[in-house]
Amino acid sequence: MNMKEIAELAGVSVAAVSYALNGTGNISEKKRKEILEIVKKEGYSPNRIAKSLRTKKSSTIGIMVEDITSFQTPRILNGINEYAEKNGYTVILNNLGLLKKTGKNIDAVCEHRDILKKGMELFEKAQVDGIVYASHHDRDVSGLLPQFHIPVVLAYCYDMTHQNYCVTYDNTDISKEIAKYLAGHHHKDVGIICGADSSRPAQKRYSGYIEGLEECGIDPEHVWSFTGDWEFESGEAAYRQYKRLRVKPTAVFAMNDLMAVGFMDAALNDGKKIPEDISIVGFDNRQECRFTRPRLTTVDIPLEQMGKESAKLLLNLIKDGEADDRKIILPCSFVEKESVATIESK
Amino acid sequence: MNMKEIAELAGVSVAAVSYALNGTGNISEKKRKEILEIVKKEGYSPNRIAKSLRTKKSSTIGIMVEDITSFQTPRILNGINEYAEKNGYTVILNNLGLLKKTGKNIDAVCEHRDILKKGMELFEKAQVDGIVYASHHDRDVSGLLPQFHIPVVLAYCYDMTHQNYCVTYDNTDISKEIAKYLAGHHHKDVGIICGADSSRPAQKRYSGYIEGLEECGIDPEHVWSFTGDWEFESGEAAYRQYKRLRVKPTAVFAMNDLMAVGFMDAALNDGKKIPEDISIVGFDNRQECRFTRPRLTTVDIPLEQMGKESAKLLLNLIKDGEADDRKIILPCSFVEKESVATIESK
DNA sequence: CTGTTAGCGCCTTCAA
DNA sequence: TTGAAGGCGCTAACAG
Repeated sequence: MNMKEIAELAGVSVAAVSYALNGTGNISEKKRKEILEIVKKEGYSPNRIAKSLRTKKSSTIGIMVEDITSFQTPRILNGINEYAEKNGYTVILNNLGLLKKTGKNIDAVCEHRDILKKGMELFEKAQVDGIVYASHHDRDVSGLLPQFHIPVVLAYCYDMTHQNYCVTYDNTDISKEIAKYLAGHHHKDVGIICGADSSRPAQKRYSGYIEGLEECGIDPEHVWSFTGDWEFESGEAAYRQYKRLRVKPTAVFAMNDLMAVGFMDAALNDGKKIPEDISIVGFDNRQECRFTRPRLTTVDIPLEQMGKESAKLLLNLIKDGEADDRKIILPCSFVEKESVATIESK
Repeated sequence: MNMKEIAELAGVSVAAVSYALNGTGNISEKKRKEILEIVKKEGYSPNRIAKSLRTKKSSTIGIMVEDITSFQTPRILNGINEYAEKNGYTVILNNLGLLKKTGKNIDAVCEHRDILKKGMELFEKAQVDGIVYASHHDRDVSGLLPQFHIPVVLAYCYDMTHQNYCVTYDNTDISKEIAKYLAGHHHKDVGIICGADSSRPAQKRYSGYIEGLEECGIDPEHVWSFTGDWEFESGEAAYRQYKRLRVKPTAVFAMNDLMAVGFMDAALNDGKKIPEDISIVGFDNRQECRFTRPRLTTVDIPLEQMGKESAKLLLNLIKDGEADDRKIILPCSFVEKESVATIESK
């Protein structure tokens, strides 16, 4: 079934059908209704490919994910997909598979760039109208993406040069909230297990945490910092450092769940009780950490939301060529479980 | 840049360029090389949309996933995507989001069918050449999919009516292997926590397990069955049943990780030690269960493989209209961790 | 307000 | 072995 046949059935020209379908051109209300009636009856829908060829718009967006098996990706995808579909866009998926290809070495920029270029070429061939780039590690990706003639939105990462639009989440406020939560449970000596030094989110989580503690009257002298690199093992290592301390914090905020669990695991192996002996808070709300004992109190990143907002931003960009905000920042939410105890009177 | 321009640059007709590019028609080797040279130099690649319009082939496949946030989906997607891309196909993603929409009630067939129909229509409009349907729950989906004029391959589910091609995994052999593993660790009294009764995989895991035990000389009288429904809570419930037994199994095979962890959790809460007091084996190798204490011995389902094989099957189907096997069954692998102890002499 | 028509970029038949 | 030309289904400029 094509437009010509519909036109014949309706006794009008193909142009009329096109007008009716797209709401363009001039056409009498009566005819429009008649045509749409027939369209509906026949279950006709225009050939998207022909339309694309003609209009140079594919109504398709590409989602490039750094690694689909990474914990954030599915939820981000979910958000993007839902919004895009609701708005008549088809979603093409491209998985760079970075975890396997370059391992944890997220700074192998050159290698990344080659892989990425290939993916971009695929999108180019598919003639997508826009691209969402979803990272598996919140970091600066400027210099990674080639300059591109179609709109790109970054999700779960950012671009120091501010050349790209991006959608990310707030590290500072939630870290403050954690500090206040711990203080509210009467912890006076607290620790923090940091992510990689160079990481912006790590820096923000640090400063937010400290700020929150100060607001609660906890002196920076009563804050112990442990170095870490986001990995499980560095959580274990932090526990070994912790153990050597003479004055020990009663609660530790690990900048991500993996380190939190590493710390917990080491503590439990050492015969400590959590949260009685030491309280711990994570960050990420990873599925992987769902069944720890005790259940880990942590932070949920608004991943679906980020997906949705990036799709929204991208669609606006496609339509208008520009958007108000270059950067959208969404709030995280605190997930209270069982790994923090209240300190009784001293 | 289009074919006409390339033709002009090469001093030939557009037809010649098309022949050269596609290896069709008759053209002298010399000309072919010359043309390809120019194509390469100019970085030209044919317009896929125009090509699709003309050939009625979109070189695109649709992947419909029941829920992208389900634990199996990303790995399956990964496998499909990789294979499809390698073979010049673009992948369109459609997420039904069943977990949210219909919850755990996987038998709300009618509702599913409506959601599914919408997704199929999207694929139809996008004119995909074929579809992979990836379930989030291994079950019979016959009656769910509408009859379709384009090839469909089912992944991680099956079709009792054998009308559809499907790619799945082997439950029986691996369950036998588990039985033998437990017997090899000198367990003489063992248990099994079952999945939903109506489930085929549950039945197979059961029979495989029993068969394996028998082969090791363990009498069915020494096998305790606990009912379950795949959920965490039914694992806990199984522990309560277990506790009431006078003669107790020393090892339990839970048909999935969730129930295994539920059982473990209840046992640990009850002051039992795992694996010293009771050994446990799960099934699924879910990320969610990665950090239990002790680490859970379980079964890994070949998800990437299933993705890859379903894509492969689909592409063959697209090319030839049919394939040798209606059903591909892949082996699972045993993942040994820490939740099974060896029984010392009696 | 309505209809005719020229392409979008490509493939493929057919004639040379 | 080569090239001219028609047409896939649609949109939009233009003529009526």
